[in-house]
Amino acid sequence: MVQAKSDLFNADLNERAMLFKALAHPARLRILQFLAESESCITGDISDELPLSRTTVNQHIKELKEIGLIQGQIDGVRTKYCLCKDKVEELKVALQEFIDNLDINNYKCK
Amino acid sequence: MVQAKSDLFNADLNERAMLFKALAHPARLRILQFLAESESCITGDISDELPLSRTTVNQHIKELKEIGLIQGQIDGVRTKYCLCKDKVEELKVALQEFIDNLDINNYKCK
DNA sequence: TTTATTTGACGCAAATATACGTCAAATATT
DNA sequence: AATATTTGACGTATATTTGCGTCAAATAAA
Repeated sequence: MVQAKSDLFNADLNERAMLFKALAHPARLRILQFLAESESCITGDISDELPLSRTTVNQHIKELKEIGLIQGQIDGVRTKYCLCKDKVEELKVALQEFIDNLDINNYKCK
Repeated sequence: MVQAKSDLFNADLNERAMLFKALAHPARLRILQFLAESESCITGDISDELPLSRTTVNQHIKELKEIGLIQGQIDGVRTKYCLCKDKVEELKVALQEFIDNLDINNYKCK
């Protein structure tokens, strides 16, 4: 990258793009789905659920954790993960805003 | 990639991830925004709007076109772009579904 | 204490994404 | 006809993502 990436676009746009990027892989979507459904949310259980190595799954978990969508709680040698309520709410608002912005009748080409 | 990517996850998950990926760059979000607001939607006008070279913008436009969110209409030497109504509606439904799936009270960690 | 589990950090290779210059084709303008 | 504009295809360089094996640390089990 030649230029400072973060300066090229406004902050809102950058942040929204990052949110979408966090959701842009089926493994990460599956992890979120699993956490939304599951009773237990141990790292190992999540790995077992996905057709990827534990290491790779761990990396996806890390990404979701870094963006704040999930959180981990150490429980002995294990780590329990779950959806982070606040961030999920934030995500919902962002998605709704995005949808609303596209809600126009400006389809000039058709 | 060692394995066949498309077989690892179910089709819905893959397709949704692809949609999110299309939205995972500020330039592409800006293009959608611009098309939603703009009267004119000529390729050149879009490039002028973004802090990237025309070539790069063109590439982002191509991605959005390939996933079906926008469509182009040749008008002499120019090309007019606009949001593709049907796909935008589809996107809205997908986002809403995604939101609904996360709408749980299963926050075990907190 | 010794051995087994579970986890995350680290490093590496391959695949993709991003950014951009150049070029040729098509159309407009002169 | 000659020149200018607009566009997309192509090639290329760099950055990032993805996937995974190995390893050490922490805890649990024997």
